[in-house]
Amino acid sequence: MEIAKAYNSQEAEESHYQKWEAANCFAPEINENPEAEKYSIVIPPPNVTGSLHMGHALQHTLMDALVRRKRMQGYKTLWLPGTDHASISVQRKIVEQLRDEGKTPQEVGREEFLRRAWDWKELYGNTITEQMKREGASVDWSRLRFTMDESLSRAVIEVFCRLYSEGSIYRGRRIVNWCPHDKTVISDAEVKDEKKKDGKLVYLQYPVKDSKQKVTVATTRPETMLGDTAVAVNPSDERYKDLIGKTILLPLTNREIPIVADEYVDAEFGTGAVKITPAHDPNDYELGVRHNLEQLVIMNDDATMNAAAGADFEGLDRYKAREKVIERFEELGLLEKIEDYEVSLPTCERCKNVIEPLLSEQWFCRMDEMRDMALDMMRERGVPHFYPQVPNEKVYTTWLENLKDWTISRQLWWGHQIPAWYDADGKVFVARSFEDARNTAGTDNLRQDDDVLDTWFSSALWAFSTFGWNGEVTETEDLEAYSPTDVLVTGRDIIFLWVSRMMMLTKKFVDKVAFDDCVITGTVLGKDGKPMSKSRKNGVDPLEMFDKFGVDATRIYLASIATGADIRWNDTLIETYRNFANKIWNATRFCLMNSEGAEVNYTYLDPRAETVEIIQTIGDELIDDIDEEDEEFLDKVEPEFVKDNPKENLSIADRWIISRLNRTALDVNKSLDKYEFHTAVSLLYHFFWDDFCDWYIELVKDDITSENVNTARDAARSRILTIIEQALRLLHPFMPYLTEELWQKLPGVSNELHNAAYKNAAQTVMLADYPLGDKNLIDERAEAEMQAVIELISKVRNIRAEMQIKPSDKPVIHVAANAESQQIFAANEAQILKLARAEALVLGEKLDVPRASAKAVTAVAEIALPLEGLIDFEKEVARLENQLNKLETEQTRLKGQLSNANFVDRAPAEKVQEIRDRVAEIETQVVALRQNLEALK
RNA sequence: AGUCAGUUAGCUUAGUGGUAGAGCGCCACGUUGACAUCGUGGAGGUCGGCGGUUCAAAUCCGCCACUGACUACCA
Repeated sequence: MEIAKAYNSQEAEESHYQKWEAANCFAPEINENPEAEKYSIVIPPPNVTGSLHMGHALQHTLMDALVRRKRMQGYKTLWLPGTDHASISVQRKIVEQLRDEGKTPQEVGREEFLRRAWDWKELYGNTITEQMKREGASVDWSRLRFTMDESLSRAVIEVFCRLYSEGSIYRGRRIVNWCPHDKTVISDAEVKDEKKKDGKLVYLQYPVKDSKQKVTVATTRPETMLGDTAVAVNPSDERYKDLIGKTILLPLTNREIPIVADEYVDAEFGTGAVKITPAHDPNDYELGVRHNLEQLVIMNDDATMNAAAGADFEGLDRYKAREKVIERFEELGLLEKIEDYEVSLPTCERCKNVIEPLLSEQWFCRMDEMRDMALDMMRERGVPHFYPQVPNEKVYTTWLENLKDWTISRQLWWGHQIPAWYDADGKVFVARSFEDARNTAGTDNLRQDDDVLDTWFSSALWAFSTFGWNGEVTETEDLEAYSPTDVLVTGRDIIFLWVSRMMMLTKKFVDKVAFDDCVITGTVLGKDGKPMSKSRKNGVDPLEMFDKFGVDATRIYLASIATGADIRWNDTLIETYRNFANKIWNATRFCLMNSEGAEVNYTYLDPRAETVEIIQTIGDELIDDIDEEDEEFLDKVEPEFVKDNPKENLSIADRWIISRLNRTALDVNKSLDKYEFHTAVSLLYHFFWDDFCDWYIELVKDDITSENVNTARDAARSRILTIIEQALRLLHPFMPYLTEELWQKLPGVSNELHNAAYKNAAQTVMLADYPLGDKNLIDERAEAEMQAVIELISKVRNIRAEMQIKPSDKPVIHVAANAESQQIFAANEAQILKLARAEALVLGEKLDVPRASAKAVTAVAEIALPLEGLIDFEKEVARLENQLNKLETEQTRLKGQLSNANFVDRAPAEKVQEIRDRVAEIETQVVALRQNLEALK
């Protein structure tokens, strides 16, 4: 078989995805087991305006790894894909498009605008979903959803109407975060504070009526004084006690406003007197309501001043108005001073413009009942269980505890239009359709509310609307089968916007938890340690990484950094995993080059398999997958070989690698169950590279490449192929393309290796049974014995390197050890000689070597290499002294511990014994090293 | 301002009470029929500082310093 010398990721990525999709491997229906447990995940729907960024790549990798493993384990697995309509982002795209044509939305009208939006969505809205195919995401495309699909839209209207009819949704005039650029309200969560150092605090003097007194107020937004309707002071502030109840002559206007007292005012701050602008500041609004103050709106929706600001200011932009107010106060001699002041300005997360608090009419949703439901679920059942729990659970509950009503209306056209109609008198009729509204109103003369709902309103229903719930239909097979979903994987930034709302609305409308677990990933930061962003130009494009390093390398790298903490992007690390992919490729290539007469066969990995009869009765899990009745399969198991393969015929290396394989499988599963992706990756990396490649392949190389055709050679070949086959399955959730590419090349693979739930499916590693690991196959003794061999070889290599022995020079290795250890070394003589590049191995109770020998000690043996003419005595002395020093330092510390009565009394007995054993071990080594040093002097 | 997180080898980082790990980089040697996207060996850490708890602290507690995130406020 000809196999390329290096792994070409592009080639492997080209065909497999299509094959999987064509074979319907992603849909849960491929599972033939009617009893199978379900496993489901809904994707956090990416915006239709978006394109794949590293955060998606990270989250998709984790979801895919989870889903692929569960699928391989025989779960009826669904990962549901979809996209979000992203009101404001799409709106902006269309506005730009119109602007390029010299038009405005108002000119073309709502209908044309929406037509363009849908066209845009059809054309560009699948960018991310297409990119997900490149990622290898095993989502069920037959269940692709969009938040504005007909059924999902109906669910939105239904939920709105039900909440309205129970009084949870209401209209109200409130201060909201107004974006003057996008001309819509935005939620608190979409407002980002931006610190500005060059802010100014302006001190304005307000004359008191019928008095020479003036009151000084400080403000960062002087233009809002045009909308002031009071000045407030703290009731206990002695400075202003006399002024409470008096009247201010508000400069630049002809208005007279009262001086009121309110606890809200902090006497320590500024002048202790505060100008109150109820229509343009949330706190002032609250205060205004308490004191029954007039709410004077002085700005238009584009943040220019309106008529109420006065003729001098009308039409001016807010910043121009600010300058002008300051100028006028100066002219009037009422400008006391201007101080530099660091302010943090609320800005629109999306367009970065400074938002303006504005009094306006909006729709709101009361959250108290749903909030309590969510808090109860957390308190009583601990759902959702956050990973990592700290600090996410607290962030979630604290936010819920302080939750305010949700402003759900947006002044946009693209989205779910609010199902409310007004008659000529402005009376509102909320209904599921125009017809319903007309019937209730008794008139055709109705106008639907212009606004649409916050995009997060529809995403809040995602965990059940995607399964077909739309109010009209409330019980569907999918809802029954896949809800609640098992886990949500998402970023920290949307715990408030999405996670919490999904929990609340799912509980309220289908009386279920939305998901049991919630994995919150860290943020992938740029190389500079800052979040990736276009403006910083520190972004890393996943697609470029796919091209450069391969999808699999990128995926396993992302999984390896998924610790829950924010992590910096690191090119050299992803290179490490590209190299890892190549290592897997070449290890498999080597085995395939020596695979004649061999094939993948489970029995080679079970030392208990002594006869065909035994195969039938043991390892139920193993055989179950293949079908016990399958005579053909049993015929394939060559009886002669099996008889040749009892436990005593397995080498230490074989028992060791089987033990390591099973231990790795057990630990990988354990880690993934806890969403510890990085641990799973690290286990797989070290098993494959260190244990399998560096040691096992080297140890059995001669057996496998032997020119002698015999059953022993074929057994060794089959065994190593089977180990690779198991490793490929274990790696598949992280590296789907590479593992499929290689797995298909292995002799002996077929859909008989599939999990029992996929017997009839076309053969693919993605349906192979995921190894769970068998703890009965963990062989502590083999691991300890192998450790002794590895240590011996390493010590010899160490001597060779430090003494600079040429690779062509082959010394004799003398080893002194007890009988048991000698036996182990004898059994591995050939491998030791090969890997240590030695001539011969001389075993004995005691060393008998010339003075010109280099020496070393291991836990169980003394080693000497006679190096007549090659040894540098000074170097050897230094080397031994170095070793001796290290051991003595440790010994001193441990002895100190043992001489501490408190330690011996209070520490667990086994710990004390452990240290005693270690001290004894060191003592032997120290004695040996000292003798060796003496001999050299 | 409050809350929380982080501070470990030159760099990026694992490690929630019992001898400090990894990858890259560095130094030396190497092409022994999978792999130079490789192999072998080596150097390099008082685990931010100071106290405390404990037989035992990178790990638990307190204080401090620095970094970051979030929440609130910012007249």
